[in-house]
Amino acid sequence: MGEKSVQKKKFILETARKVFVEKGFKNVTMKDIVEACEISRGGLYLYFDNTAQIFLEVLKLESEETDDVFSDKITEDATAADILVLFLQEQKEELLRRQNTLTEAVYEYYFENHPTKKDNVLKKQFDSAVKIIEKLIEVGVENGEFYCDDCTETARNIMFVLEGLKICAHTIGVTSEAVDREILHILKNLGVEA
Amino acid sequence: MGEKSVQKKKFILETARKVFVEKGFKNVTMKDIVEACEISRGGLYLYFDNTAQIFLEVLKLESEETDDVFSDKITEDATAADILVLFLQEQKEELLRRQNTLTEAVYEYYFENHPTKKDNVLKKQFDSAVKIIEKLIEVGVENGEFYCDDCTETARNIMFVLEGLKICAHTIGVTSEAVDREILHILKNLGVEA
Amino acid sequence: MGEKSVQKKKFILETARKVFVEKGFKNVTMKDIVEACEISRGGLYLYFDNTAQIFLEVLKLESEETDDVFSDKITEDATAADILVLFLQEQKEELLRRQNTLTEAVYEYYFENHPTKKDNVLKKQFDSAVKIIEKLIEVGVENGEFYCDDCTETARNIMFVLEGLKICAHTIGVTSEAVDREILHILKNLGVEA
Amino acid sequence: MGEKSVQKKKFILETARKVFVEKGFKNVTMKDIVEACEISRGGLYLYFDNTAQIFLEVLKLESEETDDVFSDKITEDATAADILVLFLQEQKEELLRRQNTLTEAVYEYYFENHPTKKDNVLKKQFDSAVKIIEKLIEVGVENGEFYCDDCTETARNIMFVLEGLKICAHTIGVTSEAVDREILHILKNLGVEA
DNA sequence: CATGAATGAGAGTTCATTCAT
DNA sequence: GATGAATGAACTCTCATTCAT
Repeated sequence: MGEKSVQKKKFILETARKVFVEKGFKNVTMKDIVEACEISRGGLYLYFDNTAQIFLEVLKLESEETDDVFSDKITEDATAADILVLFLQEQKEELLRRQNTLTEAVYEYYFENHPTKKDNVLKKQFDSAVKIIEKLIEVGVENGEFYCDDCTETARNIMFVLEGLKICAHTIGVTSEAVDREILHILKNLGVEA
Repeated sequence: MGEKSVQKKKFILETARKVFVEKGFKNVTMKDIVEACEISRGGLYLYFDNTAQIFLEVLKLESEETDDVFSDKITEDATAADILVLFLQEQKEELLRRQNTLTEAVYEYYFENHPTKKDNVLKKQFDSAVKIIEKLIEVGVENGEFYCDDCTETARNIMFVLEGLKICAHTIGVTSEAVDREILHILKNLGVEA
Repeated sequence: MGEKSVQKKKFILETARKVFVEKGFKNVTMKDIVEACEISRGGLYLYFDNTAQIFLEVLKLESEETDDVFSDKITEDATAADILVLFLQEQKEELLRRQNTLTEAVYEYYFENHPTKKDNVLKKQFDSAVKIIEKLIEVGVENGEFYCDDCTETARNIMFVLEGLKICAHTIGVTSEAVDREILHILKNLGVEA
Repeated sequence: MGEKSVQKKKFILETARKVFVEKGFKNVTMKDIVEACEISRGGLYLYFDNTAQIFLEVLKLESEETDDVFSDKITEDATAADILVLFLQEQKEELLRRQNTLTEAVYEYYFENHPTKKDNVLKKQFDSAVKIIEKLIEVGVENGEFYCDDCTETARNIMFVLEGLKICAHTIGVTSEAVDREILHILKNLGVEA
């Protein structure tokens, strides 16, 4: 595949991303993507066979790009508590945003294409987030910022809370205050005074 | 609508439930339900206009029936901790079951039919679950079984963890051990020794 | 068929008339009539087999009742010109009314169920109208009110003009003034000063 | 849309025309046209959205083509009376033809899609026909061929008679002699000896 | 590579008509 | 007679997918 094709493929993925953000996964048809990209019907099939394939590649692109964002923050000079708060604030923003998010599409996709599979991007993201939080807590404990019995379990628990908030944000609705309360709860359990 | 029609309507809802369990919400067509019920194409339209309507009625039936299950347990003679553990075990079973569950369909439905609306059944269930847990914790604190600063917040936090576990069970997968760890974490935070 | 059945049949026809007035002929379904009559689906079939049959009976009822109206006017004491003008005014009103008229339904019906047939109610009405106008003109000529070479032909011509106005009223639209002009034209040709 | 598409669109319109001629407007389904054209179900939707759209385009094509026929005749060298007679004969032929005519479909269409609207093709045709006849009469009067008080009104009256004959031809039936009688009547009123 | 016309399967929906009660 | 549930045919419309150019 030539350079030009690579460009086009990327263009399709970026455009398709917007479509998935807007309509979720199951509601998106090949036609939707064709129209959003303003390419020919047959043209799309030169690059992708179906929406699932496109979606997976969108996710891959997504994770490649967002990994960078994470590391940006972590290399900054700050206490563990600062970074954790920063991280939680970021999560809050994302889950309250609701628009411009692939969340619903991701869930829909993984409902249909059940786990166990090796290439479960979502699982990797979850696990690596747990790792990061865990590390952060460990550092915090060492610095005397946090109090924590079992850093791994606490990190995992935080992630489940965040996941719970996220799914609720997309189904029953979640207020900004509700998220704040959970963040405070998390910090309190780590022995941080508000 | 006569007695017979009521029976048939219920039969359709029960059959449709199975279809939703199996295929989620968005993937289910009127035709799927027609075929599952082994009725005629036009016959279904005598009772329902579209899958969303059917789904909502399935949910209503569901919640009517599950309400009973809850109260059964609570009227038993047991300590607060016992009941809480029972509740959490039940949740565990349900979220590990993954089959025979409307969870995915419910999520899909509420992705498309966003919150804010008054008739958000899911929200009602969430809120009432929070209430129940809160009450339980309060009783437990009075009995000296639990230690807890803010019962309401803790109850809410528990529900978010459970929601997090549930969505993860349906996307990235969750092991029985992982659920147990979270249950233990919850109990530990309430000051209960394992 | 008992007295009760006769009543019901008449009720159905009167109700169906309203439906045909509102929706024309081809757009009316058995279901429409069932719903308008608020009777059972099967019930309608006890009396009629299809919409065409109902429509024909509606027309028959119609013509029986309107015959009376005609004779009412004619028995009044008035000059031929007076009666003719009266007749033309009546026609004007009807064709401008456009609502509450079976006209479109009638046309639609006869498009589908082409002429030649003996029971062409429309033809009978046309012919009898020609007869009446002819008679009127003859009387008028005898009285010296009208001048006319060929009464039969003139009567026919008047009817064609009226038919032309009617169909135009239902397709391209016709103003009150346009109708007046035609009426004046007719009268002028009969030698009547405006 | 390429040249080929233009050809196909025209082919569809020509084929659809036959269907409308045969079945009127309301009775024609997209399926009918699909089958007549021997194209695929979806194929038709590439070009048209519904039967009303197709019908309007059929009418447009029709009027474009028939305009030419008119002018052909008028450019010939002949007296006004000759041309008028020619015109009336043409009308006679058309209205007696009954087959191969869009008349019924046109009426049905305009029953449903009532006037007032600017794009009422039928009205344009009517008005332009009135203009032509009017002009013809004026010329005839100047030449001493015709006698006429009010050319505009007479032209309009002629058109209403023709419309009346046309609708009668499609409902109660009209004989060739009947049409001849009306033509003679028209000419006589213009002072032309048969 | 790219296009977009074409196909045909399949979902939604509406009704005429029947029939057990 | 009367009801209305049930059936199945018929239509509309949308897309995934192919293929000649």
